[in-house]
Amino acid sequence: MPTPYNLEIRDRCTECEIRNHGTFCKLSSEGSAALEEMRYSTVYPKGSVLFVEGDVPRGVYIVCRGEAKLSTTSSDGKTLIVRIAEAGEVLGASATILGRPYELTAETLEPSQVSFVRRDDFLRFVETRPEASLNTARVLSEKYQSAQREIRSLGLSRTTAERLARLILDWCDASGTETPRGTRIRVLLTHEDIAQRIGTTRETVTRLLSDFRRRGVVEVKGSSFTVLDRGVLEDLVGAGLTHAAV
Amino acid sequence: MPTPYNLEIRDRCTECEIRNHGTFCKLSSEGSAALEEMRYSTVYPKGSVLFVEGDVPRGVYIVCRGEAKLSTTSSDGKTLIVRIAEAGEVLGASATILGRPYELTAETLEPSQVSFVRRDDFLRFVETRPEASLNTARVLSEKYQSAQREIRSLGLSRTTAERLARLILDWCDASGTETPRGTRIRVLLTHEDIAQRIGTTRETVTRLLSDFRRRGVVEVKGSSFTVLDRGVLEDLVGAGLTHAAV
DNA sequence: CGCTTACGGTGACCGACATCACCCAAATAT
DNA sequence: ATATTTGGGTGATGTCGGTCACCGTAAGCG
Repeated sequence: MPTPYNLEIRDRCTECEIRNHGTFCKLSSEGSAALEEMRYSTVYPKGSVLFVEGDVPRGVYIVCRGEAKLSTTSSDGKTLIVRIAEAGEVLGASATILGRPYELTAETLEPSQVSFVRRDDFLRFVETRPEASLNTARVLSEKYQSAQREIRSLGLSRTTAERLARLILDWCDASGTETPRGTRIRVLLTHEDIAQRIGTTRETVTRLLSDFRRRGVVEVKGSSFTVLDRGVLEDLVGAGLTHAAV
Repeated sequence: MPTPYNLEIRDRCTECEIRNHGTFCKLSSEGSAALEEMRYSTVYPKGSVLFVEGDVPRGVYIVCRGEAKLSTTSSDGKTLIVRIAEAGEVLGASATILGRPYELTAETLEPSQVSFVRRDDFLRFVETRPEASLNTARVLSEKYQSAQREIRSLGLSRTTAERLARLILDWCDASGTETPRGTRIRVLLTHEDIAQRIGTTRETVTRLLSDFRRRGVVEVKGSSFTVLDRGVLEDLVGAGLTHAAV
């Protein structure tokens, strides 16, 4: 059967493979069934906006498949991309729990399947099922720690080269595939996006990447980067701040 | 009876006034009793280090009274003060839940009473008491949102003047007292500390504060600031980024 | 009491980056 | 086909703020 956007749909929570590694969806079979009962699953095209920062929280969005860009914008139009959410992540949980506005904007980066759970359903789910509140606490712990790492990177790195190096290394660790020549990563973001991701300008990203290329550190072919000399990037990062804690 | 460090001790969780506004401690009477049972309450002098980033998580620390500085340090010695934790806050929760190293260092800023709960006790507490896991989820939501705001401030503000202005405004909102001439705040931090709080150098903080003084925006008398012209600070902040969401 | 240490104040210097301006190639629309 | 848009590449220029260097004052301590 043809599916929209060529995306294979995960239509049963109870049989979804995310259940085994997504922290939130790791529920008992009754829990999964209850979740399946109340969620609204939709396939969105690339570039769909799930929610906008400042919106009153309608509920949570669970990324079943695909990726979403989480960003925040200043009044003068500058945008900061805070994180790329992967399949299995729950978005808008803190806002939904506290009843405060979403603090970020979420937009799909590719065709994505997303489950929506209405706020009152979610709250009831979490309040009546201990496993759900525990999972929520775990999910939020992870989000908090990743935010903390972001703060470290933004606040302690001395140069933008360092932040770019860190970003590339993070991508390698998260989704790199090893090749004989080095680690290859697919980069869905434009230079503009990367700039917003590390809080700088497009021109600077272009120049830094050119520099990395010239020095034989990375090879760029379309949207595919190959990290040829990881050491240089690690030096850039390590000089300013330890990657793992001491 | 004389208490150490002139600090009145909150010795019963069940009768502690924090229970009414501290998000985590807001428990049923059985919950409070159980918490009181397993916590170790200690009064620390100023400058005590509760935990260090990178430590394996021993458990959580609840600030009953006082304040603690949360910071992170890069390998080259630069320090970023991430947040000042107030009474009622739970520290080290995400690390304890995930079993990952503490990502921050916590140090008391003044004589403080702190309750410690061992990791396995805390996990059991949270796993067996739905109200505890719910409160934990709420606490973590708050921490996450505040981290998010920090990221915004670090990543989107264009100048350090803007960050300093935002910091001062935050202090006014959190703990300012109104006077005929403006809002007065007590600043326990040195210029050096302030610099670390907004990711800049001591010299720059000194210069910026001089500038604010010259322009009649703030008045500095020892550790007491008086904000005479809030508008200027708001303009500095607002130019770069809206304080509240749209 | 001088001596040291911590904190604050300032000047000189300069390098990393934001900004502006323009060009080119490829993709997409008309 | 031509026009437009989108993403990438690069030079010139200005400036914010980090760095270094030094000084003054106040507090703590032998």
